[in-house]
Amino acid sequence: MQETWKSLSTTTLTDQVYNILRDRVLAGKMTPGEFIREHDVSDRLQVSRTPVREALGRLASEGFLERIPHRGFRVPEESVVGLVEFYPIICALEVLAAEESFDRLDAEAIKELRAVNREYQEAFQSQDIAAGISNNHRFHDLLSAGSSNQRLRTMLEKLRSKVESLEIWAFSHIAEWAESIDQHEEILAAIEAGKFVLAIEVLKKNRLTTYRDYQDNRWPHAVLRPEALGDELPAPPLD
Amino acid sequence: MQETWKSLSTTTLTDQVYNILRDRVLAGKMTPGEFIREHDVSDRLQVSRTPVREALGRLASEGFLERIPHRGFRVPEESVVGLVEFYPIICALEVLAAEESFDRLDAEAIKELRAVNREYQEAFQSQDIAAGISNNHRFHDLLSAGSSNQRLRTMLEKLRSKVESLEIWAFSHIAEWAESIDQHEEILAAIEAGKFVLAIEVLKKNRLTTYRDYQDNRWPHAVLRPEALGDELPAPPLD
DNA sequence: AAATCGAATACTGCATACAATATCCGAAGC
DNA sequence: GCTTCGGATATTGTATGCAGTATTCGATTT
Repeated sequence: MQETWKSLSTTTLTDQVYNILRDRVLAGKMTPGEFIREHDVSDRLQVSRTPVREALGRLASEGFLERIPHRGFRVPEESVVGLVEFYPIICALEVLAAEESFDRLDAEAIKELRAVNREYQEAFQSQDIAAGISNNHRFHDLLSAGSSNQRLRTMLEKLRSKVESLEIWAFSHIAEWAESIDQHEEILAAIEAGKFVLAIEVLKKNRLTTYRDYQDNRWPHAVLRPEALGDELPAPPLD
Repeated sequence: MQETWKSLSTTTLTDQVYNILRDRVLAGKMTPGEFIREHDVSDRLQVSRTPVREALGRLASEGFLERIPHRGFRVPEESVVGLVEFYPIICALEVLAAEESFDRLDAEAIKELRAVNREYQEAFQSQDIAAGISNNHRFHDLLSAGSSNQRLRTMLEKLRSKVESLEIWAFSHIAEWAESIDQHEEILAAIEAGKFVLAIEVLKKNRLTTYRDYQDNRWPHAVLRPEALGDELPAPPLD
C-alpha cells in the first residue's frame, strides 16, 4: 500500500488566512481602492503579520489584489469592471478544451453531467445561489474533463473562481438561470448526437450571456461597486 | 504634468530575489524534483530568509514552482513536459485577441510590427537567441495590442514568459527561426489586405510549430530534463 | 537480514523586533 | 493663501529567533 494518500488538512496559518481573505474579496467585502492594513488583519485574526503578508502576496500574484511597493495591497479599483473581461477568456479556453474533450465523453460521463445539471436545477428551485454557482462550475469542469491538457483544466478552475463574485449577481436573475439549465441540456444532447460543432456553439452562447448583459449595461451599479456592507471580519475563527 | 510616472526601480529585496530565482527556473538551472532550501538561497544571496520565502511563494502561486506544506518549494518534476501544454492555450488566446485586434491595427502599428520583425531577423543573423526570443514575444504582444481586453494581454504576457525556457531550444533550430520570420510577414501582409481569417490561420500555424515538434518527439532529452549545468548561483549581486 | 523504533538533525512555519519608507500635519517662507 | 520644508507617525520591508514538523540514521528487536 504505497499510494500517496490525500493529506487531510495539512493546514498552515497562511492557508487559512489566504482562504478567509480570498472569500472576502470574492464576496466584495473589501472596499476597492482602500489599502488593506496588514496589522489590522493580523489583529482581527489573532495571528502575526507574517502569515498575513504571505497570504496577501499570493492573492496579489493571482490577480485578486493589487500590490504597490511600500504602500501595500488593495482590491483593484476597477475590480468588477475588469472581471467581466475574464468571460471571453474562459469561453475561448473552454472551447479549446471542448474540441478535444467532447468526443471523449462516454455515456458514463454524460450521465454524471446530467446528474450535476439536475442538482443545478434543484438549487435553482430552492433559490440556493451558492449551490447554483457551485454546480454550474462543476458542470463546466466536467465538460472539459476529457481534455488531456492538465494545465488547461487548472487554469480554467482558477478563472472560474475569479468571476464568482459576478455570478452572485448573474444568478439572481431568474430568467438566465433557467436558460442556462436548458443550454446545458442542449449541449449534452448535441454531444450525444455527435454534433460537436453545435455543442460548441451552444457552449459559447452559454458562457457569454453574463458578458453580454454587462456590455448592454444591464447591471445595477451596486454590482459594479459593491460597497462593504459594514460587516467586519469574523471574530477570530482560529483558536 | 499630473500623469503617473513609470517608477524606476521601486526595488525591494523580495523583487530582486524573485527575479533571480525566476530567471534560474526559466533557464532550467534548478534541478526539477529537488527541494530548494530557503537557507541555502538566503546564504548565497546574502539576505534573510524572509524575502526568499516571499519570492518563492509568488513563484509557486504563479506556477513556476510547486509548494508542499512543511516540505518546501521545488521545480515540478514534469516541468518541461507540462510547459508545452501552454502552447495551445497561448494560441487560443492570441486568436481571441486577434479577432478584435487585427482590424484596429493601423498603418502606424503595422510599421512598428515590421520594425520588430526586422530586429528579429537581425537577431537571427547574429545568432542572438535571447534577442530573438524577446523580439518574437514583442511581435506577438503588438499583434494583440489592439484588443480592448486588458486582462487578456496581461495573461498572454505571463504565459509567454512561462514557455521561455522551451523557446531557448526551439530557437536553436535554424529552420524554424527563419520560417517564423516569414510567417510573421505573411500575417502582416494578410492584415493589410484585410484578410483577417487568413492572418489568423497563419498565426495559429506560427504558434503551434513548437508544440507539434514536441508531440513528434523531436526534442532532445536534454531539453526535457535540463540537468543543472553545475554552475552555482551567482556571487551576491546585491551589496 | 529486515523491519521498527526513537533520538538527533534539518528545515519550514510563525512571531517579534527593528529598519526603511511613505504619509500626515503644522510651521515657515513666498 | 498657497507652497515648501521637516519632524512625527504610521505602515511596509527585512532580520532573527524559536517552535513545530519532517527526515535521517543508528540501535534494537524479530
